[in-house]
This record gives sequence, C-alpha cells and structure tokens, in this order.
Amino acid sequence: MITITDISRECGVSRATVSKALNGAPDISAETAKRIRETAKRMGYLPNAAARALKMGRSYNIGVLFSDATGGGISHEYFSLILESVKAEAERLGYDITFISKDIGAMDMDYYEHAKYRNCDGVFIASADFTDPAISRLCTSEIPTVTLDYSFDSRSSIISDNVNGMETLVRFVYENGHRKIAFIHGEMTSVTQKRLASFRKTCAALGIAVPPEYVREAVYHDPRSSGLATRAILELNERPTCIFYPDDLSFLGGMSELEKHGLSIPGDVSVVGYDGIPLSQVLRPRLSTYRQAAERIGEEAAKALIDEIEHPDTWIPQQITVEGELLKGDTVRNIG
Amino acid sequence: MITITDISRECGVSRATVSKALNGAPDISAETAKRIRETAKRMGYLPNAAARALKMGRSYNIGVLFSDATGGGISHEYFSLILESVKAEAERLGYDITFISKDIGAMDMDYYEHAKYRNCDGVFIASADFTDPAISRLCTSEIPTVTLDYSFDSRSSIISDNVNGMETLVRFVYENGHRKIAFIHGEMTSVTQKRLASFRKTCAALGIAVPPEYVREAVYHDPRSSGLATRAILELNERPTCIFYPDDLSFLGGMSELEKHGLSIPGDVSVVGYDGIPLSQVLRPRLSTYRQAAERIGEEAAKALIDEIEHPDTWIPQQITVEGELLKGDTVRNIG
DNA sequence: GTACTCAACGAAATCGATTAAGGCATTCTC
DNA sequence: GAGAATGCCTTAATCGATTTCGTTGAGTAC
Repeated sequence: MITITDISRECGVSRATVSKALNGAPDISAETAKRIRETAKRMGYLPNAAARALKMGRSYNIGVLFSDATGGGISHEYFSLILESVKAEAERLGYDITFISKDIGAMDMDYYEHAKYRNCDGVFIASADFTDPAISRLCTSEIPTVTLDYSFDSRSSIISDNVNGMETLVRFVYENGHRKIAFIHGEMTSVTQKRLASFRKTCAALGIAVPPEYVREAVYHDPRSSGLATRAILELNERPTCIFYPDDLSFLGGMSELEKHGLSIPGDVSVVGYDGIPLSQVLRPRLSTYRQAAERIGEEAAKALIDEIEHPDTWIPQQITVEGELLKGDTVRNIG
Repeated sequence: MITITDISRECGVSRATVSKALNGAPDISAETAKRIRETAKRMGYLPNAAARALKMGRSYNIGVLFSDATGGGISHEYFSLILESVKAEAERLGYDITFISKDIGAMDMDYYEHAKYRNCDGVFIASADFTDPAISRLCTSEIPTVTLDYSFDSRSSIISDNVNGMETLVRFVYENGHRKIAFIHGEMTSVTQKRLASFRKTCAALGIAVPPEYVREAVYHDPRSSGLATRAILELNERPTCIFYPDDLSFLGGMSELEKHGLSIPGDVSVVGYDGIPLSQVLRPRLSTYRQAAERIGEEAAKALIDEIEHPDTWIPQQITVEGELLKGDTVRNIG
C-alpha cells in the first residue's frame, strides 16, 4: 500500500508537505504541489480513511437508520427509494453511507454507541420507533441527526407533507362526488395522527360526516391486515363509496377483499392509497394516491445533514417540508 | 470521549493491559481483567473503529455493491431483501455494511479504490455489470469478494439456481397442459443465458417446439418493455397459451397489455414470472413464479465472505447454490 | 547595513489502539 | 538451592495522516 511516506521519499520532501499539497494547503508552491500530485497519481496513492478519521475526528461517513422491524425496513419500496437518493446525494458530496443498528456482533451497543464507534459524522433516521429511548438518546447527543417525519427539539427534520397530502386526497375524492368515505389508517404513530387529523379536518371543512365505524386501524404495509379492515367496512349497513388505505401496498389487501365480495374498483367502490410508489402506477387500474417525493426526501436529508456537519457554527435546525403530488390514477370514480 | 488511556489511569495499569484485558488476552489475571472491564463499562468506554482499523488493517466493515443503473438497484424488492439479509447476517457476525460505488465526491475512484480507501475487509457484489473492467479489477484484487449469480475464477459466489428454477417452471406449465409457450427474457446477461438455455433444454426434453418468434427480449424489471414484448406476441398468428416473463415486476406490464386485448389471466392466457418477491403473492391472481430465496442468498453471501476474511489460510473458493421454490400461484390454468 | 516581512517547507506531536519484546516476581524441577 | 518456567504486567514501536509551530532564505524598506 502506498502511503504519504512513500510519496514524500519519492519527491524528496517531508510527509507534511505531501499532506498539505494533496489537501490544497496555501503554503505549498504551485510547482511542488503539482509534482506531488502527479507522483501520487503515478504511484497509485490512496488516502487511508481510517488514519484520516482517527486524526481528524471526521470520518466522512454518515449513518442511516432504518427500523429493523418489518414494515419500515429497507425492503419497502418507499424507503428503499429514499435510501437510494440519500446515498446518491451523500456520495456526490463526498460521504459514504453505513447502516446503524443495535446489536452489532457480540458487543451490545445502542444506536448512539454504534454511530459513535464508527465515527459517523451524522445520522439520518429514516424510519424508527421514535418512542424508543435509544432513538431519543441518539437525537439528543452531540452527533448531528436528521429525522424523517418526526421532529426532535433543536434538530433538523424532513417532513413529508402528510397534512397537505391527505387534504389533497380528500378534496380529490370529494370533487368526484364521494361523501361516504372510510379511512383505514396504520398504527398510531405521529405520522398517522397527522394524516388522520388532516382527514377529519378536511372532511369537517367540506361538511362530510365521518361515523366512527368508518375509521379502522390496520398495520402499515400489511395487505392482510388492511384486508381484514376492508372486510369489516364492507359488512357495515351503510357502505362507504370510497375507502382510504394507509399506503399503496395495503391497498392490495383491500383489492383482493373487494374482489371476493364481487365488487369492482372503481365501479362499485373507489379507493385511494398513499405513498405513490412506482408499483402503484404499474398496477391496473392505476391507483389513485398521493406520491411522496422519495428522491427529494433523501436528497434534502443528505443536504441538511451534511450542511450541519460542515457548518456547525452557522447551522440552524430546520424543518424541511417536502411536498408530494396527487396521482389521480383510475381508482376513484366520479359519482357526482 | 473515553479512551483506553482514561481507563488505564483509572485502573492504575498500562494502556497495553487495558487493551489486552478488553480483548481477552490470556496473559492478564482474571481479577485485573474483571476490574478493567467493569471500569470500562462504568466510564462508558467505546472502542474507536478508526484507530483499530488503522492499527490492525481490519475494519470489520464489508462493502456491498449494487449497480447504480436502474433496475438492479436497491429499490427493487428482490435486491433490497438480499441487502437486508446480508446486513442482518453481517451484523450478527460483528461487521458493518458500507456501500461501495464509483465517484465518491470529487475524487474519482473506481470500485476497488473505494473499497481500499474505506479499508473494507471484503466486498459483496450483488448486482453489477460484470463486463465492467472496474468490476474485474475488484474481483482480481487482494480484497475478498463474493459475487451473486456470476463467478470469477478463484472467487466465491452465490448462485441462485436459475437452471433448476427455470426447469421447474417449464415442467410446471407442461404438466398443466401447455405446449405453446412464449418466453420473454431480460437483457442478455449470463443469468439470462442460463435461464434461456434451461428453458430451451427443458422444452426440448419435453418435446416442445419453441419457434423463434416466441422468444422476445425485454428489459428486466421494466413493465413497459415487457408490455411491448407481450403485444408483439399477441399479434402472432398462433398465440401461445402461456407466457414466461423475465421477472415478477415485468409481468405487471404484460398484465395490463393482456387486459387491453380483453384477455383474462389465466382464463385466456397463462403466465409465469420469476423472483417470487412478496408482491407477487399479494397480487390477485397470485402470480405463478419461482421464488429466489433472497434471505438465504444474503445470509450465505455474508457467511462466505466473512469466512474468507477470517480464515484466509484454510479458505477455498466455493460456489454456493441457493435453491428456490415454485410458487404455484393462480396464473397458470390447467388446459390439459 | 539593519530590520522586518513573507513564501515555502520541515520537525515533531498527535489521534487511539494493538502487540512484540522484555522485566520481575514467584513457583516449579531435580 | 540453582536454574528454568510461568504468570502478569509494562515499555515502546507502530499504523497513516494532519497540523501547529518553527526555521530558512530571499526580498523589501529606509
């Protein structure tokens, strides 16, 4: 392995000079710097990230955290798109990505300790149980963090605009004549609360009554559970004309349940999802849903995190709202 | 930050003793070791991965490589499942995961250089253009590598059993009476070649003729492209009774095309996919497909890689075949 | 000629941990 | 009881890079 010592010998200068030349320090003459850079290239020099991290206390590595629990993991298309974009943007800015988790090998570390152990310059928390004390510990530590769809005090966060998104969806189905709208939501997280509140508020504003039996709880990204909720709704005396699903994947569970009952979409029942993952637009009929801009979310997260890392003194915590967009699809029928 | 120096002071021993005690060296008395471990715990000591990596030349970090090109990226469910399982197994064995890519920040590094720069102990190449010289360079370097569905000489690889999988599928539709079978395949990679060859061989063995116009090329994971291929097939004079798709996602493109033609699945045309991602079993009708055991693939990959890392002298390259399983689904009709 | 500035580079400490080699008691061996 | 063996710990070098002070010599001002 070629080190800066090899280059210094080859060039007849000190290691300090090589280091400075390679990092563009101002007190190295242009010719010397050029000569050193060329020699480095010729010899195939590569900086050693570990040595650098040790000396500088900076690893140029950012941690990402996805809940290990099923559902919010990286195998969900929405989250994997976010992962992909946060990775792309981080790499563009010169940072690598490492996963942060609990329980690495035999040593039992929590999230904070793991991030610390790996010298992460910052951590992006994409999906997690925000009531977990281990998450709070991380988010109140000295390590810069950016969270998705949840805000900690004095921390930056990326907020996918759930309130606006839900309002948009409700207004969309309203404009299509729907007045009896059922709402299947996911587990009661803060995101769920926002969506549900926005749903209720918009309905109220539009003069739509929402009977309690129209609101059901299911599990995010779990077609089976939303299928059950769908069945319960279909057994009501007064069936809704439209059903909201917690997310696009959950809709699939509803779809097969509706089929079993001999109901067509959107002929007999209209439906909307949430997330707008690519899959939803490949299905036939195309799902009416609200697309969360996963690419922009990841990009903004990386930007915000690296901004804090690189300019700690001028940095101010921000909440960045990322707007999504309505995907009209074909699953809402106009019954006006 | 607490270092081993702090602990050595606190315990009145040398730093060497602390290090050895913490690593379970044999020449430290039981009491001293206990006292040191307890002090370390009490003071909240965390080893510094960078210092360790620098000194030992081992980072306990393994790189994973997913092609940046669309399609084989981490946002595809099959690959994200593999990523998830390789991550889980690596973590269980005490390793972290870092993404390896080209072009990190301003410095232009290829894959090998990137892995080297980050001191990766090994690299798992899950999806990549194996004709890329940068990949060959990595796979002929001193860094341990494990590849998926492609083998380099003297290297370990994980092989999802494409030959067997395809044969199983062909026999399955054969048993259901199909004799006119169209085959849409992906881009001509080595995996594609294996699947196509296996398809042809099995057909030949069963006495099924495969006219050239029944074989079409599409793009993996691209519903649009498989939709076009489907259309071409449907316009043939003699329509097949069954269509093979390159993968489950591609099937979706075929599905909407079939719908446009007023054809029902499997009433009018039977179809099979490949991959067996969870999505395929949530769709209605459930897709008949061959499930690649993504969890086992990731697990075996991590195991093989870490085995080579930790026992370089007794290590022998292996090709591990991971069997999948037939998911019968509901998209193949018995026309016997 | 003196005093000072400035550009360009080097010496050496440092980051935190690991490990080979060595030291010093104490115990064992015959 | 002398020498060997053992147990337990320390010293010091080392991994590769960064960075704070110097130092040196040339140039400038008066």
